[in-house]
Amino acid sequence: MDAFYVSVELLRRPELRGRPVIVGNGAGAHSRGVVMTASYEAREFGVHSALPLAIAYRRCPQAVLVPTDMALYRRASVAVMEVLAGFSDRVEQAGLDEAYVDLSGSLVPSSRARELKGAMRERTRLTCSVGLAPNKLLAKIASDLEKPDGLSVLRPEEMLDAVGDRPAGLIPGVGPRTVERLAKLGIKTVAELAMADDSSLEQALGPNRGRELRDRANGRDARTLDSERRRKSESRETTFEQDITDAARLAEIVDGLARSVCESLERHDHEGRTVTLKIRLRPFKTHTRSRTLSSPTRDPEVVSRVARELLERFAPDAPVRLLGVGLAGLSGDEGESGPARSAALSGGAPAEPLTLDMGWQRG
DNA sequence: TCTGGGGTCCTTACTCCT
DNA sequence: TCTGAGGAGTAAGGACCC
Repeated sequence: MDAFYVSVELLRRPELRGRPVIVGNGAGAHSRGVVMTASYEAREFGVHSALPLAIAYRRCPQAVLVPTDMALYRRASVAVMEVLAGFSDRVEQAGLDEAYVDLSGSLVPSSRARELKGAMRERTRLTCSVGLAPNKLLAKIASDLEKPDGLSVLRPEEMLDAVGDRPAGLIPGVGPRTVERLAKLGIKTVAELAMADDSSLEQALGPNRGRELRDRANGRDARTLDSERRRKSESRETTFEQDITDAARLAEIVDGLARSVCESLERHDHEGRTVTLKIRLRPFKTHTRSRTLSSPTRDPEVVSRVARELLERFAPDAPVRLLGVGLAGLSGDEGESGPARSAALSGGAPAEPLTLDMGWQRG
């Protein structure tokens, strides 16, 4: 979906259309929040997702900041996924606003893709960008080639012509760290990665990763579409406006996070076996501590007790910036699948019923 | 320039067991 | 009884994605 959170907000605040709009949580130039999504108008000022709000303010002081409303975006996401489900039995959701759709059953997939874009616009009043290709990797790259509201077809043999001279970081899975390591080998572009030799890649990235990324740079991707994905963990975390040192206060916060996770597990009929405590210390060093229980649970008292013990054992030696509590090794709810579980996948409350005229507009 | 929240997957190290 | 190999499970951190 194109600038998803912003586009959803614009449906209920059309007066903001055409203006630089930022969705994010925070207030003032000293906020600790980041940009969740920026409108295309705001992107022209160098404002993009994950940019600290303090910097976004400086780059684009005239931008309108809209507070995040995840419940609304989850409902919109359900509507989006329902549209996709009408086009294929095999849909793999990849986040709130992204999915892979298997159109291999269509006689003319490009026509089908155009129909899909039309249906999306008609039923959700939102636009999407579609990449059409024989594998997930190429489809993803293609979908980013023309944005917003684009439709791109990418064949494996066209890959290097299309993006060979672009930075290697364009390949999904090549993040900032990998870009750095590749640069030390003199590899900066997709084409250079595609032609890199085994030994240097192996040295820089390890035996498996190097070869995998070179395959990707050549458009090769053997991953299959998985329409039965199940959630494997669930967590809650919070960054404090000001760092906290008071142990009693931290323990209270752990209780609240544990309760929130367990309430959600209860709603989705899940239980987890491994309790994880996440701690971020000043200035920005993150640690995790975990314990696996003998049997799964969603009892907030049990989760809270274990998380508190992990916190005591860790004994932070610097002010705490963030605390998180999670459960992994989820079990239960085995029959759940399809669009109805999209809210669960995206970590939210159960979806409210929707109407085709987008009743989710006004919460 | 200052870095959210919610996830997944991978690697490495260690322990336990066969 | 001791030793080593190898697999499974656990723990912690890192990288990446939306």
